[in-house]
Amino acid sequence: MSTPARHILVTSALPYANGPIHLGHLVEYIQTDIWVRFQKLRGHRCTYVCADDAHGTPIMLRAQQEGIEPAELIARIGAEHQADFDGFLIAFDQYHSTHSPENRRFAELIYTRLDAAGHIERRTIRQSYDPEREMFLPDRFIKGECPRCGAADQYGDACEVCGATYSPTDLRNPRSVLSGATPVERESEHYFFRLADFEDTLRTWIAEGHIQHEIANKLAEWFHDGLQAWDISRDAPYWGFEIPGAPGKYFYVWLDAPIGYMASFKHYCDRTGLDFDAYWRPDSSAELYHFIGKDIAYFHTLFWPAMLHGAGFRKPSAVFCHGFLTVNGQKMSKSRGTFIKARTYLDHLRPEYLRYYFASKLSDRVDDIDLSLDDFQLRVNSDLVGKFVNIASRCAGFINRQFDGRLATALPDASLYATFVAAGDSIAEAYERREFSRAMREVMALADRANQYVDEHKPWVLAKDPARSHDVQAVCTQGINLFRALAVYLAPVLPRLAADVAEFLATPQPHWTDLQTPLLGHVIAPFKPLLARIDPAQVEALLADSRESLAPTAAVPPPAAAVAPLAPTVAIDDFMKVDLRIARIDAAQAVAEADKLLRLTLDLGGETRTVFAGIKAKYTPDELVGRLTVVVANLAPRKMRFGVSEGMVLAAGDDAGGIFLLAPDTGATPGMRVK
RNA sequence: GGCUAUGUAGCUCAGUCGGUUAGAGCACGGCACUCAUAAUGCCGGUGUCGGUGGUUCGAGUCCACCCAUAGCCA
Repeated sequence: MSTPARHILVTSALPYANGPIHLGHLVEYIQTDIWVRFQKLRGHRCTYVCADDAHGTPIMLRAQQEGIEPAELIARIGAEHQADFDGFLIAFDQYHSTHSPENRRFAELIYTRLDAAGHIERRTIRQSYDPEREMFLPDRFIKGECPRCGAADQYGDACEVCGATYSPTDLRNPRSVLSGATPVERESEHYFFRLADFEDTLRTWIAEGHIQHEIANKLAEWFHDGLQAWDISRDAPYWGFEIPGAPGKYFYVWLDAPIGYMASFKHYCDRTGLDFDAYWRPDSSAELYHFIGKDIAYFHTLFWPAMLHGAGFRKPSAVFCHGFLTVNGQKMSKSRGTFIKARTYLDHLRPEYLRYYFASKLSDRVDDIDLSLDDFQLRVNSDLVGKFVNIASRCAGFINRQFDGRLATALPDASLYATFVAAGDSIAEAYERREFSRAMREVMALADRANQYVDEHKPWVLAKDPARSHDVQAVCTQGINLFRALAVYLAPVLPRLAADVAEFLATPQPHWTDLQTPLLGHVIAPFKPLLARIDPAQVEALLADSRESLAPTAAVPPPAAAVAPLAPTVAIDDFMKVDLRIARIDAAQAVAEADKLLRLTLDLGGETRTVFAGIKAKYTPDELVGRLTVVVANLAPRKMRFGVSEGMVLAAGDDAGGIFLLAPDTGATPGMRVK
């Protein structure tokens, strides 16, 4: 490549350290990883950093709930995140944490510089306070009735029924989600970042084209409304970094989160000797790109560049926004089994299937993308196995069997090969612009062309004539070289497959520019299947598993819908009278004479029970067999027309209908007591 | 509610500056082939371009309104 190597720093948004990675997150990490791998394949100096976002109230509360220190919680979640990313072949150069010495240093540095320059103001505000838990309450931790439409059970920031936005103090009959207590108003001094000081800087930066036009439109609206100062402090108790010179005041998690990009990169520089300042000083010629979801555009296109500018650092070269993931055309849903965790996916399917599918749908735009599971199977099987891998598979046999694995010394159709090499420019341009779907379309069009070539020259016919043996070798050599080019073009998307191809070709992994020279007179390894087709049963199992892996969601505030009034308070002794046990459903059959009943045979850990359950409307016998659920084990047996019911299985539901059978978290076994 | 987007074949998506008869892949039907993981090749039908109205010689494309979906409103 004649162009000089670029110096590029790339980030993905930091996942929050209180929950697992799911397929929605992976759109971004896969998109970023493909782009980074592409840049590296082209010979540029590209560094990819990320970190866990490890501060804030939700993490503090969750740790309390689990009875552990926040540091312990974020260490555990951080390790899980990294294992998931590894599983999906996301190759960070550095994965760090916002709860790190580097991040504390940069957060303090940026803050003190902004403060010294007069961009921080202090103002006393009134805020809701939970008198029982003795802490200020974030908006999402207060619920009450909407001041406009009166809808019950709305969060403190907006009404999900009528869409009104307001402050928590406007709510009628507010209560703390944490304690149930009625919040009181309290005064507190808060620190604000004066965003409006940077309006001109931001307007100029946006006009320079660093962000997508859809986001620029959105920003225009925000400018129109006027830039308000941003509240960057939170009062103790808070899990985060204390603000220098302000005891009891902490940086709001969203202040130190993007700074985590710098912290992670700093850690990398300290480890490898790369020059941090060369990337971050205002006149840096290095490129800096942030990949984010459209929901956090606000933070990355206003606050973040303003903070950087005000603190004497460079601004991002670009912020790349992507849309959200839907599954089968709808929001991911736990009850439909489409809320799929990264780990659950990896238990059933190869990561590269999903990487390819996402690549085939991603563009440079902010549109949402849909994971249609039927389309996913058809497309991956057809494109990757039927078209791409097939080229190698159909040529390799001849080369291995008839020529001891040796390729011919010349290409019979050098101009076709040249076409494939030339197409690399257009494919590279598509990758560079994040038009991955276009890149995939172009690669697959070439794959069609390669299959046509083999079909036109019919090596299986030539092979019957010993005099034309040389032609068989030539045609298959051509085919394998076409395949090799496609493998390079797909390498950013399918890194493990690309490594397997290199092994098959018995060469080091080629770079983009290595394609100028075809592989000739070279001995390749015997062909082994490179990629299996997706079996529909695997997808079925994935969905079933996702349905089962419903974790208890005690930490999550209750849903917004109005709920029936609670029953009178009971003492713990009352509760303990009910003996709840884990049971496995060994058999299930519909009771023909009853509209609602299923006859279940339950294993309670050595003991077998027959229980009639009124869940026929919602569950078929087949989908129940093998499931774990919860049963009232000491309920008095009840004689029914169809037999004796020896217990009761537990399900959630309300007047509106719907039956949701309870399931324990993974690890529970039949007979365990629920308490 | 306001705003920003999106809506094109059964499915997933292209469609540049308004320009002839609206495209691709998959799925589907027929034929051929049997090297290849039942893969591949050739041929083929497929559309109220979300709706209504407007601008224009000409609208999938521009404008207005409406419907649906997603997000944002610190």
